[in-house]
Amino acid sequence: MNVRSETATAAAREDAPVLVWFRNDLRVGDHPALAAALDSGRPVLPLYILEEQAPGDCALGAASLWWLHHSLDALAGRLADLGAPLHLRRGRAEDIVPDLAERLDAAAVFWNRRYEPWAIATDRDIKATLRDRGVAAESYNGTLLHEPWEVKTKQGGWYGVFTPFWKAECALGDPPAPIDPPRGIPAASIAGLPPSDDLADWALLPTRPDWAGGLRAAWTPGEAGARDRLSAFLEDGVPDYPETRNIPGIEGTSRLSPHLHFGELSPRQIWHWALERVRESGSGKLERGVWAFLREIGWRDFNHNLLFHTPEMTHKNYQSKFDAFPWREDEAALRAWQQGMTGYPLVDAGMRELWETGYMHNRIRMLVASFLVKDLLIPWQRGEAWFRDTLVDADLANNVANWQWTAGCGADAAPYFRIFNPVTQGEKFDPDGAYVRRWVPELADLPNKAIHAPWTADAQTLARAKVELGRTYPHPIVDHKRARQLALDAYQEVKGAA
DNA sequence: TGAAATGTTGGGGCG
DNA sequence: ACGCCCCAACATTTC
Repeated sequence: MNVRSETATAAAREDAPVLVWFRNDLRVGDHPALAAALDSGRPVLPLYILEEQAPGDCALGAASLWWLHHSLDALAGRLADLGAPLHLRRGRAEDIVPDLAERLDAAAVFWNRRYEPWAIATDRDIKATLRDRGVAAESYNGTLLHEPWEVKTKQGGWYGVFTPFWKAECALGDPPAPIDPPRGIPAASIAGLPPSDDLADWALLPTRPDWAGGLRAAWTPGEAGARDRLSAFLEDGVPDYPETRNIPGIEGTSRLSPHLHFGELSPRQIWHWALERVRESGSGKLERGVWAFLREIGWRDFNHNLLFHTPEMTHKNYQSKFDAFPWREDEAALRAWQQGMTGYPLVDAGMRELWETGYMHNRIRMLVASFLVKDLLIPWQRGEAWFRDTLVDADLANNVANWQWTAGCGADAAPYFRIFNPVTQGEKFDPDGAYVRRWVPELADLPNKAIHAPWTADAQTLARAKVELGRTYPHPIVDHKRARQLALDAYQEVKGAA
């Protein structure tokens, strides 16, 4: 942690500053890079770079940009209160970070690690450049419970199956306790720097039209909003989580995913605060809920572990036998899926929730993914790209791993023949149709019996609910029973392949 | 963290 | 009383 003892070449000046480069860790609590900078006793310049990436490099979607704006706004306010305003720059990090370090005559640059393949390459280059120039460069774990290289098999390899991964990760013991937020940050002088960008000039928010109303209603980006959400969930949601997490019509999940993606909250904070809650309550039911929840945080680590060890899985099937699968190109069907106009109410409800709020309930994510890949036979990459563009919690590792999981081609994946039935899922998990009625209002007056399969209702029932199939709501774009059989037939073509 | 097809069991109606 | 059939309910297998 002590810069001067670690780096003989660090700037001689006692007051040479440390640059803390914020990325997907937009918080001040439990921020190892910031804490290390404070430990050095040097002044600090907090930096965020809106990075320009090469085409195809997984650019942020519009919903994520909306979130980023508000999260940066919140972080900037917090840092200003602590005494060290956030410096904003736009461009190539490979240029900006070494340039700023030089202009500041910085002793060091600290950051928390990220795991997207392009980001690992960028960070490695920057670290090498800085060290060549005699500037200390250190990276920390602010994003995962444990690093992908820390959870190893007995043979020293890495896990491709979740359950042994999770057992091994738990056997490592508690991750380090979260670091308290600082009480103040000594600011570096920015006399020699070009001025910080103005967040508003980045134009991350939608204007004509302003489609973000649903997002504003659903979310409070930023560290404070994240903590409130976690507190509320640990207080009220967690005991019933194992049951209610499956019911999309009620708020049974934590809804922490976007906060976690942007690092407004660390998984280590979640781990320790959740277990603290277990200890103070002494309730076995609550403990059961907490572990069901922490297991999901474990899936997040597992997905990052997979991506770290197989970076090509962002675009290629993890199981290469699926390379021979006879996918279809069907732009009309893809569009119907994206717009929530497939004629299957539960699928359409999910796609419309996504479009309006930048979020979708997890069970419905599995359903709509199964529908795209298996009922429509459209490649999972098309669905992954849509989710990445529309989700506020879009996270490369989780998105890619979960799409491959559903498609059956992933690591420890659902078997391909596990095909969700949109009607049965509705009857099981949305029995009163609350979720469908909320997001597909044109079906709201249908009775429960018909809400998940309007095409089975008689003419009188449809008329009374003011539903006219093909006009107010589409006919199903495929017949599920037939589509299921076609998917199973297609699967036979790759089943035996190595 | 599936669904459908197929198999098994047991109660009740009935001759 | 008995055997037979039907079928719902549940279990197992298959995709």
